[in-house]
Amino acid sequence: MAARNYGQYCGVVRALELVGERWALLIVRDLLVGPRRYSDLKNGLSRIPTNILSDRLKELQGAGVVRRVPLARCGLVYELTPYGRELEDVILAMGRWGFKAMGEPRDGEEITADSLTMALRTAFDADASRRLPATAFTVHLGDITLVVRSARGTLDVVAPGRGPLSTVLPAGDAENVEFAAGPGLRALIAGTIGPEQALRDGVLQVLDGDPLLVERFSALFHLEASVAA
Amino acid sequence: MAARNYGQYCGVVRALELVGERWALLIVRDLLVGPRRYSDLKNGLSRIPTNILSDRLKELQGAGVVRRVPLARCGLVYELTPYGRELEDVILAMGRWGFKAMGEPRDGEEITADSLTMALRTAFDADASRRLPATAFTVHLGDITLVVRSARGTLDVVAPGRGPLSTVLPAGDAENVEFAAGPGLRALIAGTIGPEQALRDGVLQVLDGDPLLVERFSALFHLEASVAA
DNA sequence: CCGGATCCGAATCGATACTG
DNA sequence: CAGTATCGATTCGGATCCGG
Repeated sequence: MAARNYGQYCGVVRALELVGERWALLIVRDLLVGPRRYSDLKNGLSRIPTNILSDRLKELQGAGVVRRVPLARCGLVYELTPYGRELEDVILAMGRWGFKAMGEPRDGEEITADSLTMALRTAFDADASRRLPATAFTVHLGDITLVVRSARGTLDVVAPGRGPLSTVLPAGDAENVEFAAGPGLRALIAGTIGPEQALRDGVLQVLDGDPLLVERFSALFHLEASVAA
Repeated sequence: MAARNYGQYCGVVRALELVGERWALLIVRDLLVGPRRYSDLKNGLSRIPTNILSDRLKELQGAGVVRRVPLARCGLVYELTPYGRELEDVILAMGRWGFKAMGEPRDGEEITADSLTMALRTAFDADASRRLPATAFTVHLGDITLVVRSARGTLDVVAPGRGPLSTVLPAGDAENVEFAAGPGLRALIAGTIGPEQALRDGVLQVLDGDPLLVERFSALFHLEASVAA
């Protein structure tokens, strides 16, 4: 438990001392989606060694970023403190910046439910959501499924099996569509390909609902992709 | 030159792979102020070992974040690429977040010209600047001096001895004030103390110009300080 | 002085095994 | 499920050295 110092009296330095060590911000990324148990975190970050996960959770608690909460019935979860939740701006900024350098998935790289959830939050266009009718998208990507709902400027993403089941049921007043995608979904969000081409190339397959709603998806979620290096 | 992988196809992960290693974001912080030579960086980050600085600069070049530019006369500087400059959002978000946890300076912690410059950029209120008359503040803090100019919503901070000398001369149409401060300047920016109390307590001493302009300083620069842990 | 490269001990990380 | 314990592999830090 080092808390390695940089020796400067500066906000950026203090931030790096608190959450700058390896894996720390990825734990925060996952906890921004919701409280998680130790094993959820371990699964969501498949390459993290268990001793490191354990160390980081302790350090983050010491930093006032994470809280350990015993569950009513059994077990316990980790959740962000209010101060920890304020890291959302940092995570979103990093996600937006890193998105531009993502390229194609490299060997062995996986996509997790929590990372995709945060990516969608980053890409969400609240103004577009206000202009468009409420819509629920059921997205399948590999073996993960997310229910993504946009309504009047708000976004809400749930992984079935998590959170109150009621929130998973499609709202009666929203239009629904269900589709399967692959990592090529990034190209759609980046605008490298349009919705009709995504359907044509099989980047995205509609399983249920109106295929035209894919266009709405691409209007709601977009991020710049160009790297002007 | 590791480029350690986290094994996920995610924007946050890619960002951490590119700029997540120790010292990397602090090099970026300093380069956001302007191009710097190797020895400037070494001085601005007094605790960085030279081999690490050297490694990071190579990695950041490989990542397309930093460029090595030979100087016309002699020597060379490192500067951010356009993509590297886009890290400003990340640095500002981290600075804002870390500011709240700064507390009092700890033993041996120093303040550098570049870190203070970025802190002022983070705290700058462009709206307030538009409402107020143009003003130039000459700030002394320890052995560093900055000339800080606010005019019509824009901020510009220069360390005398750096950059074109013309930009250091006070603009004729701006009101001028010169003051000396200590680390307690943070309390003024945080709003923990007001301008008149800062003067009374000696947190800040006016050397030249109208002491009332200190009030304008505190209107132009403020950051939240509370940590709701 | 500038711009590093090299060497070495100390600290951290990663992989695996194991435990209450 | 929620972690410890151990140990080899990496990385970091500090000091020194070197060519222009």
